[in-house]
Amino acid sequence: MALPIPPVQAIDTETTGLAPHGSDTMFSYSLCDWDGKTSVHRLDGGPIRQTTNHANLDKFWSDTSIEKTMFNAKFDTLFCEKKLGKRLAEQSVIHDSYIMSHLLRSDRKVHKLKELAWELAGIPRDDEQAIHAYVRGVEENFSHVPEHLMEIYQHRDAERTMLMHRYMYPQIQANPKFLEIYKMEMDLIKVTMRMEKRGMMIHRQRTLDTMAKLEKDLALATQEFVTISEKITGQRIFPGQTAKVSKLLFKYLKLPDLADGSTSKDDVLLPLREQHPHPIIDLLLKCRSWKHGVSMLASYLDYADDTDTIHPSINTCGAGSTGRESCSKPNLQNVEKDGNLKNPFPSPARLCFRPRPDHILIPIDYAGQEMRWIVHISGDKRMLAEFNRVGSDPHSLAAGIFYPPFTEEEERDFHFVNDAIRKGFSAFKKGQKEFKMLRDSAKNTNFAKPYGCNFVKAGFILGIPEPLSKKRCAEYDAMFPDLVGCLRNGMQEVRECGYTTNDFGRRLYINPSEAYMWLNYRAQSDGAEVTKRAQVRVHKYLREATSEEVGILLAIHDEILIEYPRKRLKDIGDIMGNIHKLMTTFPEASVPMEIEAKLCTVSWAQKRELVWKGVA
DNA sequence: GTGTCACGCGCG
DNA sequence: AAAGCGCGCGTGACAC
Repeated sequence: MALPIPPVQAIDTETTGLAPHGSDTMFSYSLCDWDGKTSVHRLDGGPIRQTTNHANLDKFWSDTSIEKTMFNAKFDTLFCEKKLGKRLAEQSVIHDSYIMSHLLRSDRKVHKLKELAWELAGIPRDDEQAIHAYVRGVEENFSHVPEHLMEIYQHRDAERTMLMHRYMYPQIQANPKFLEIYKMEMDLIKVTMRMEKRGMMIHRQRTLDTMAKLEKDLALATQEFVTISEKITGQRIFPGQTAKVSKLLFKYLKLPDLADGSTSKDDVLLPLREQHPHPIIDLLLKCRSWKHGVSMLASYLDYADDTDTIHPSINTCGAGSTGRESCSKPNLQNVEKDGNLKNPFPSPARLCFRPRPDHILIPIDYAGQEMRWIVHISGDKRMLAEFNRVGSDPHSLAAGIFYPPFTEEEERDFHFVNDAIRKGFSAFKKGQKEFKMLRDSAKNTNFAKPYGCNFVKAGFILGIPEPLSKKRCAEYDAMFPDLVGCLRNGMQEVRECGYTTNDFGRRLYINPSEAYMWLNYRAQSDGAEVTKRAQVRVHKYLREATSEEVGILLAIHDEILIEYPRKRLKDIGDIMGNIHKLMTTFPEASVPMEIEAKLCTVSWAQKRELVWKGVA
């Protein structure tokens, strides 16, 4: 008896390049049905064939009884949409074995179709060699490769795509949690396609002006650096020559070598700058930062289209190990902020990004995501209670424990400790600089403790002597036993089964020799899960409520950036109220989620608080 | 010239 | 500055 054939077909597209939002187009596609029957269709080379195959492609996508499976579905779907000139994703059931591969084995190093098909089904990997040889020879894209060469490879790629679907999808279906996450991921892909298309606008003139200023300052600083280095060593050393710079600092100038010859900013240059100020250190910091700034700004301009809009490539499973997203070409998740205390000579790149004309930007970020998830994961009763208290402040709570007023005995033994610490945290009110200082140290320790730091390091963070730190840590440990103890249990789990499962059912493989990474992976992945769901929910809502006049531009791990037309500003209270609800409703979490919204009218860098009706 | 590596650094 | 981790990308150094 024949089994019913699932209505799934695989499609693989061939394109002139990798930029679906740019000038690249699709010139051919191949299909494979459930049984492995493949076909190749050219969309170039003569009007008759072109018209026929265009119509066939349209028919393929219009038939909603067929589910479409792809490998990296966002890529193929975007090119099909571009070719057919209409939206396809929203009204189709699409599958993606690239996503499945990530969900099933997050520890896999490569998730490439050819590699997977070789590893899982023994399909040889040699079919692309002839094409690559050809492309290299004439320096052209695949559309110029002779058709007979392309065909062999296209048949096989369509077949691989179907094989991967047939191999992996049952494994996804077998686990209800996997299936739920997979469906969310497929929704997210559709959302991400629209985000990429919308793109982020750069202010061209402002960028050019900023680059000109940075280049000028950079030239001066470089000149000075080379001159001084020559004076000291007799040799012209440039700031980029790390090995020579290391020699200059530690051999010639005999500055203390803090990290085995490394000249990295945070670990070496900034501490040196405080303790042994030397003009060469600041010059080096300036040269590095500004050179980096200039080249990043230049690359942003390169990526911008003729409307000054950047369409990045967002990989929804970019961080294979944690479920986080990544962004490339360019990476808009690491655009430099100004006012970063860690860089004394910044390049203010976010100033160069602007809202589209007649729009504002609304960055919405989750407050204290990582800490919330750490506390949830640990299940620590007392800390959970603090998070669930109205007006809670876990870092102040910790500050009260780490910094009680000194006893007489402590005053005698540790009289050299600074005044603020001796008086204790309770002696200060919000707004005072001592309050902030002590709370910040307690906050850092609150993070460090669950990650397993000992009392020696804690004492260093807290700025108190070791014997005192030992005592205070013991009090902290007694008060929050599960918070400091959860890492052990998690590590045990990883050593036993090689993976952990986050609070949404996603499986995270962790190398048992690196089991200590458990808590970090868990916190990152739970946070990622929330932000991903937030995007799907908010996009769906904005589509229905505003016909996509309001839309998401970007997600940055615990933050989403929204584009909002000025003409709808009168509705902002309602819309933000609904977004707030969608972004914070997560029964999976035993701690409340909170968001903070800001508002940018001029640039991404210049933010004001955004308060909407009904929220204090 | 092309590819790979380690480093450094931006964001979270 | 300080406890841990995840990404992308520009650079210089080095092998081929």
